Amino acid sequence: MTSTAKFAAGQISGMSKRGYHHGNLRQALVDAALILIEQKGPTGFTLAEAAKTAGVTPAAVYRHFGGREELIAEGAQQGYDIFADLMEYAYRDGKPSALAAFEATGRAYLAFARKYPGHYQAMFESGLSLNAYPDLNLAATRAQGVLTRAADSLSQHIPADKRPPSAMFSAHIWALSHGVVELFARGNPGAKGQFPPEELLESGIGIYLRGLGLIPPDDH
Amino acid sequence: MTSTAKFAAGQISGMSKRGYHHGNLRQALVDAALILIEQKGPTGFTLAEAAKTAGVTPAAVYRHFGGREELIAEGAQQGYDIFADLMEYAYRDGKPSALAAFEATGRAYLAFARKYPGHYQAMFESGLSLNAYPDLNLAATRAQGVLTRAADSLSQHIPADKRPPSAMFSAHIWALSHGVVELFARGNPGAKGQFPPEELLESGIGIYLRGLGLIPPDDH
DNA sequence: TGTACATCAGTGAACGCGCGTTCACTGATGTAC
DNA sequence: TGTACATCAGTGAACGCGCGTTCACTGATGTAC
Repeated sequence: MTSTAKFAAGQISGMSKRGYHHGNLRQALVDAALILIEQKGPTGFTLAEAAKTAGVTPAAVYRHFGGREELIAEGAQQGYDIFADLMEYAYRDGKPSALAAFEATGRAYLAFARKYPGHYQAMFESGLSLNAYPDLNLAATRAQGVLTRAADSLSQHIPADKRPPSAMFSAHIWALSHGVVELFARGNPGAKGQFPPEELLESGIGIYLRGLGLIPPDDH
Repeated sequence: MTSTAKFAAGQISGMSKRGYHHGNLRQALVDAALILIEQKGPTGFTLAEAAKTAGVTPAAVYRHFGGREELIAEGAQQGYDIFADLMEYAYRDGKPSALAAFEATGRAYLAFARKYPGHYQAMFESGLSLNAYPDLNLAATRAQGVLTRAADSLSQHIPADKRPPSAMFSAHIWALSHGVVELFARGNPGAKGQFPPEELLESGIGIYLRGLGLIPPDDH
């Protein structure tokens, strides 16, 4: 059994501390950080807390990370990876209709924010500089690429002269999704909670796509 | 000269400390907090820092506020007041066309986020519970009311059977605006900066309104 | 199979630091006479 | 106009606390023989 295989096994089962050595402390620390971020926000937790949550001395953290920010960056990167996979899967899953596929992608966005709030905040609310973390930048770029490609293939159905750049198209959808998450899917001020976020996002995307001529005016 | 009038004068001129008494420490602390929030986020500053920025001992803060959170809440409340005024003004200013007025409101949203980043973050990114601060709740409700009324009067132009609830309408616009601010008007991951936020928001709102039938398909 | 050894992940004690909060105080300001 | 006094905003010293970071160490694990 290689050391890698052992780590992977530990990662999956969430193995607990067994004696003096932890087993897979690195991932346990990331997980702890993500839980704390979920509870108190990206700037609301301390390195010492993360160590304690993982059942370990603060000093142990330095075996794996340079400090608190690096821990958040790792969480964010894992988030982007999950996110990109999810979006890609949702898009492919929605075939054969490009439109249905696109709408599935929107729903997947919201589902991701719901299911992985810690990752989501590490990704979008931590204020990390992408320049400082090349790997994180790469993961973020890949995730954005998925969205842009989805928008791109959908906009083939729009007459070329009325077609917005697909990067703009996907930016609109991304912004709308993010805004719905931030304002209406959390305990935030704007959230007077009149509509469920899913309904809000779906109807918003519907109206937007109609505006692009992708849904006939009378449809729905 | 009443004490109130003196305070108001101090507030306007940003009067500096003059001897043992400050003049208008309460507002100076709020201003300091807003600057710190702008620089380091709502959870990234300490009460002691705010006191220092205002040129005062940490203990002095307790003459005016119960603690750090109360300070943020006051900043958020002032933000909602400015915000509501700005939106209301932008909407009225845009007459006679209801459409133009609505679009002006969208631009005003972005302008507010740009000009008052500290307030903006205190309002939307601080995670304050509105229930804990009734006055804040009131100010937030008023601000939301302005947006909803704008959406309401604009949707009069839509046939009743195709008209979405105006609360949903305004929620869409709010979410889109907020998403653009968060993702593209800051140093955030999503911000690959291909388009200026203003253009992104304006085009997004345009497509959305076309989807509602408020702009003819061929227009623009 | 057993033993000796190298590796290195995590320990725990230590440090200096800035925080939040309290308290008796001080001195600037406004007012009564 | 001047003086005595009340008010109360801000001081500064003090406290206990948890933080980040370092360091020599310890002991669990894997491996060579």
